[in-house]
This record gives sequence, structure tokens and C-alpha cells, in this order.
Amino acid sequence: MDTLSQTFSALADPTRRAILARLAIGAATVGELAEPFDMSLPAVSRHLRVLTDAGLIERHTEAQWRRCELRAEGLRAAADWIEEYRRFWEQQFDRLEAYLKRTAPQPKGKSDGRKRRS
Amino acid sequence: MDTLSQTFSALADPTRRAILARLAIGAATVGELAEPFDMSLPAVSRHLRVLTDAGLIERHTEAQWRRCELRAEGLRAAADWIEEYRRFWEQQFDRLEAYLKRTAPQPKGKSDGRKRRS
DNA sequence: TCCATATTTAACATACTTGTTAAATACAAA
DNA sequence: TTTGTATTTAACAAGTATGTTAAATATGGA
Repeated sequence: MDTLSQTFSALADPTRRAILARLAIGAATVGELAEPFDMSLPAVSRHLRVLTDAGLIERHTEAQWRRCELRAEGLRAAADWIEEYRRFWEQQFDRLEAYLKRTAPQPKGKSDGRKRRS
Repeated sequence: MDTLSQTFSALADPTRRAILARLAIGAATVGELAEPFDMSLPAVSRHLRVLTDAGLIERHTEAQWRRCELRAEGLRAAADWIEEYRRFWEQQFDRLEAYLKRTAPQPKGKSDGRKRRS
């Protein structure tokens, strides 16, 4: 699977996003990561494998623990991809703004033409 | 499925990303969108449904055609989510930079201390 | 009305995902 | 070496995704 697909696919699961959010606070072991979830340890372990394969986390063995840490760098390509589309939605916003400006009641009387609250 | 999962899931397929890229150029019919792919029309039609459900495209009926157009606004939440992690990878970059600065050969002789090409 | 064009829906096959439980593995400490 | 703790792998079930072909639907025009 291509890298981008793998990244987006890894992010398409709420458990995995929650794990990443937890790791943004700091490194943690598998057990610690699993604790908040109503899910077996093997299930969490598999989510961690998906995140590892996607390059979003790193695991180092420490005695019988695996310390997981965020590797947000793995998000960069996905961020860049989405970023390409930002101008489209911002353009959309500009169009809406322009429309509202056109259709808003015109200032009347001795107006200075400045914006005012609706 | 939650919105974010739906968005990332929709983006996790190269055909769908290619369709979005095509639509960034301009609106197109289903047939036009399908043309570059070695895939049946029903398969493309289903990809378009996934994109529609994720709010990434819009379809208007025009006679017997369905004109599809990009709705990049649907990417905003995903962009925001990823953005939260940007500081982590940029921090990482800063750390690398600091490391390189520490380990780089010190300027010697009558140096002005300015950066130079490696 | 009848036909051609554009697209979707139905029915199906295959593969992937994700969860479960039970067993295996790895290490630390008694 | 035996035991306890942490984690992964194996085997399985259920649900979801994605592609196929054939049939259905919708519209415009002869």
C-alpha cells in the first residue's frame, strides 16, 4: 500500500487517534495505552502495530515493557496533501464573504462605510 | 461512523485521492472521472458515493449527467486534527537542527560566526 | 414511443479489518 | 528454575470494502 493510503488508513480509526492524542502528552507502555479502552490487550497491540507500520509511533523495548512514543513526522506527508486543498475551501469562504457583502443592507444616511456588527 | 473517521477513510484510497485531484482542476461528470481508471463504471460510482458521504464532493444532476465538484471544505476538520500535531514534528526538526549546530565543527580563526555552506 | 447514453443498484466473490480468547514469548525477580 | 508480569502471535468470527457483471433507472432526441 502506498504511504499516504497507509497514513490516512491508520488515522481512520478513533481508537488509534485517541492513542496518538495520549502519546502527544508523553511516552507510554502498551498497558498504559490500553487502560482507558474497553478492549482486549491484543486488540490494542494490533492498533499499535498499525500505527508503527504507518510510521506514526516508535517502540523501544525496556525490560518487559515496550515504550511507545509519538513520531508525528509521519503525519507530514498527509498534512502536505491536505494542505494542497486549503485554498479551495478558503476560496469558498471568500466567495461566501463576498456574497454576504453584496447582499447585506447597504449603509444609509451619513455612514462612513465601516463594518458593523450584524 | 464519526466524521473524522469517515474523512480519513475516504482519503485512504489512491483512486479517490486521484478523483479529488482531478476535481481540483474543475467539475466533471462520472464518465469523465472514470475515464483514466482501469476500473468499471460501477466501481467509480461507488468511490464517488464514498466521497459524497464524506462531504468531499457534491453532485448535481444535469440531464442524464451527474456533475461532480470538489467540496474541499470537507477536509477542514481533518486538516485541523493533523495540524494539532505539527508542533511535534517541527519540534523534532528543531532538535535535529540544534544537534547539528552542537556537533558541527566550530568556526576557527578569524571567523565572523556566520553560517556557511557545508 | 423507442432507442441511445449516462449512471446507479443488485448480486456476488474475495480480501481486509477488527475484535475475541487461548497460547506463546520475553524478561525480572524469587 | 519457577513464577509473575507485559506483550505478541495464532486461530477464529463477524463485519466492511472493493471489484466484477448484469439489470434497472433516468433523460434526451429521433
